Amino acid sequence: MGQIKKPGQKPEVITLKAVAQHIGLTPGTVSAVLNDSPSARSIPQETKNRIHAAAKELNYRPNFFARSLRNKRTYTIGVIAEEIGDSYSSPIISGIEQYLRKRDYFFLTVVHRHDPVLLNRYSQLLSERGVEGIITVDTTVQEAPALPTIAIAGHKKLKGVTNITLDHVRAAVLALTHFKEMSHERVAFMKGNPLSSDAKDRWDAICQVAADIGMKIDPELTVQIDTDDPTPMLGYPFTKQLLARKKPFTALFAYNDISAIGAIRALQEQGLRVPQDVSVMGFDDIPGAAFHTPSLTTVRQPLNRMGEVAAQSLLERIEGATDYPSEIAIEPELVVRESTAKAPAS
Amino acid sequence: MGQIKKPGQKPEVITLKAVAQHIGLTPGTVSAVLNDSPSARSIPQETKNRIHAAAKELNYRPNFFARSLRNKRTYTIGVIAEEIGDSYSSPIISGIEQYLRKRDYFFLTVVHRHDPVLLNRYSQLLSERGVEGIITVDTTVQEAPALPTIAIAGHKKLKGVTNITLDHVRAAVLALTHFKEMSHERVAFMKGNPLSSDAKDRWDAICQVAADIGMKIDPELTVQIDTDDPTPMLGYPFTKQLLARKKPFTALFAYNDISAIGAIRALQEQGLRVPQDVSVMGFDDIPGAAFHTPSLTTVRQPLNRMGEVAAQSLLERIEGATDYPSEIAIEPELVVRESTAKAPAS
DNA sequence: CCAAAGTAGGGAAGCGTATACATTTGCCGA
DNA sequence: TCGGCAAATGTATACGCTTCCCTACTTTGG
Repeated sequence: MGQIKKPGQKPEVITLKAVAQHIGLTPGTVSAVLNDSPSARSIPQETKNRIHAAAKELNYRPNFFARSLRNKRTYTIGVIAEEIGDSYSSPIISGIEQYLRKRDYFFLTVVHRHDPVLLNRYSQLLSERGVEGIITVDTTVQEAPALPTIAIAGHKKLKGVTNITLDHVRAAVLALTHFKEMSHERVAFMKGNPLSSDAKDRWDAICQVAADIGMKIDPELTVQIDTDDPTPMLGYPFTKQLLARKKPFTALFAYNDISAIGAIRALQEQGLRVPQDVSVMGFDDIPGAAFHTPSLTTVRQPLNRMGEVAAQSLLERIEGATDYPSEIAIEPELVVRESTAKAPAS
Repeated sequence: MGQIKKPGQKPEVITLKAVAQHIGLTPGTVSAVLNDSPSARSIPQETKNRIHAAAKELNYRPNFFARSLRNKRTYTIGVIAEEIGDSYSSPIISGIEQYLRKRDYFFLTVVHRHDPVLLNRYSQLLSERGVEGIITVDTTVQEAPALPTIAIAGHKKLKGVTNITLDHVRAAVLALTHFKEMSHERVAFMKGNPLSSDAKDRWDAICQVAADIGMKIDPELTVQIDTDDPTPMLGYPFTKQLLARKKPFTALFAYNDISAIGAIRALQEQGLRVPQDVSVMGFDDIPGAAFHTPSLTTVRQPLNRMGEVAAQSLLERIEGATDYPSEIAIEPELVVRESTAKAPAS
C-alpha cells in the first residue's frame, strides 16, 4: 500500500511495531501516544517526545486500512453526480473539493447519467467503500438513504436528506420583474427537461411569480426541452420550434445559459437581433456567459458556493450534528448584460 | 461503515462469520468459496451453492477495509489535477471516470492549484490511502514517483511515468497550414502561461513548424499570457496589449478557445471584424466553441479520450504490464468554423 | 510504617478477511 | 485388514492498528 514491491529488495514498510521496536516499547504504547489518546495520560512527556521523534525519523505512516478497520472512520465522502465535466456539475464539485480539502476529507466521485440502476448500484458501492456521507448533484434520490446525505438540486423531501436548492421563487422574481421593467409583455419560456431535477421547481416558481406580478404565460410561447445535451444544441432546436409557431414574442427566458446560447443562434438565423428584437435571459451564469456575443443577462446560480455549503453541512452531520435543516436555500442574483434590452415599440 | 448506528437498534452487520454460522461452516471455507480461490478446489459444488445462496440471502457485503488490509489491493486510483471544474480538466476527468467505471475502479480527486507544497502532500496522502496508481492532469511532476503514474500534459520525461500528450507538432501543422492556405502572412501568437504544462511544447512546435513551412514569427506580434484565469479574461487583456503595439496582423493563433473568445471581444471593441479583418484560431474545441458568435475555428484536443487513454494505460500497468510506453501521442484535429477566413486583400 | 493513590508501560483481544496447513472421514486396493 | 490418498472442512495466524485492563513500581498521606 503506497509501497512498490521491488523484486529482490526489502520494501521495509514501517509499521507501528517497527517504531515500537526501534525505541524498545510496545505498539500499544506508541499508538496511544501518537493518537494522543486518553490512555496516554500517564506517559511522561519525555517518553512521548522519544516516540514522536522516532515516528518522524522512521517516517512512519499509519496504515489507513488497518485504521479504518478499527475505527470505522474513513474521512471520505461520496459524490454522486448525473454528469461530470459539464458546466453545471463541475463548479459544484469544485466547491465541494474546496471545502473538503480544508477539512482533510477526500471524496470518491461516481456518475450515473440518469440511469437509476447505476445510481442504486453506486450508492451501494460507495457505502461498501466506507464513505461517511453522500452528496448528490442534480440527482433524484428515491428512498431515504442509510447515510447522511445532502442533495444539491434534489428537490425531493426525504427523511435524512438536506436539500441545497436555489431559491427559485426569488430567481423568478428577479428575471420576470427585469422583463417587466423593460416593458416586455410577450415573453416566451423554455421548460427544462424533466430529468433535470431543477426543472419542475423552476417552472412552478415562474408560474407563481408570473401570476403575482400580473404577467401572463402563453402556452403557445412555451416550449419543453426533452433532450439531454450538454452543448448549446440544448436550446437551438426548441427555439426553432418556437419560431415555427409564428407567434411573436419580445423576450425569451431560456432554461439555462447553455440553452440561451443555442437560442440566440436560432433567433439570429431567423434574422432576429438580440437584444433589439428579442431579449434573452439565461440562467446559471456560466464562465462563458460574460464573453458570449452578446454577453448574457442571466440569473446567477452560485454553483461553487452550493458545493461548499453542501460539503460543510455534510461534515457537520458526520461529525455529530443531530438536528439539521431539511432545506438550505441559496440566493440567486440577477446579472444584467447585453442580451436583454427594452422591448421594441410595437 | 456503510452502516448507520441507530441508537437502540442492532445494526446486525453481516460478516463472513455470520454467513458461515448461518449454514454451519467456518469463515475460512466461506471466504475461499466466495473468492473462488484455489483452496476451494475440493469443495463440492453443492456446498458452494449453499454458500452462495446464503451470501445472497443475507446480503453479505465484504468489508472493504479488512479486505484491503489483507490483499493490498484497493481498486482505487488518484487523480491529481491543477484545477477541477474548468473546461480543460473537466472533460479529462470525465474520460477517466468513463473508463474506470467499466473496470470497477474508483478514483479520489485532489486539486493543487499549482502549489508545489500541496502537490507533494497530496501524492503522499493519496498513497497512504492506498491508491494503486496516479493520473496527473496538467501538472508538472518533479521526481520519479513511487506509484505507477500517467501524466496528461505533463511533459517531463521521468522514469516510471507515461506521458499522454497531444501531438503538438501535428497541431501546429494543422493550424499554420490552414492560415497559410488562407494567405495569411502576418500572424500573431499568444504564448501560454508557463505554468500551464502544455505551453512550452506548444510554442516550440509552432516555432519549428513555422520555420518548416516558411512562415515567419514576428516577436512584436507575439504576446505572453502570464495570468491564470479560467474565464475568457484570459485572452482579453493580452490582445489589447497586442493591439496597442499598432502592428497590423490578419490572423491570431490564441492559446486556447477560452483565450480566443476573450481575444475576439478585444478585437471587436477595437472595431475589427472577425473573421473579415482578423482570423482567430482557438485550441481545444470546448463545448461552447461551436456556439460562440462567430463560431470558433480551432484545433480540437480530444480531452475526453485523453482521459480514457490515461486510465486504460494506468490500469494496464497496475495489472502487471511491465513494459509501457514513456509517451502516448494523441492526434489533434482541425475544426474549421466561422472565425477564420481568407486574409483581407492588402 | 503501611495502605491508598498515582505512574509507566505491558499484554491481549479484536476489527473482518484470506490462506497455508492440519484434521477428519470415507473409500480403494493390496 | 490396514495403509494411504483424496475429499471436505476446520484451525490458526497474520494483516496493522486501537483500546481496555492489568501489573509493578513509586509516591503520598495519615
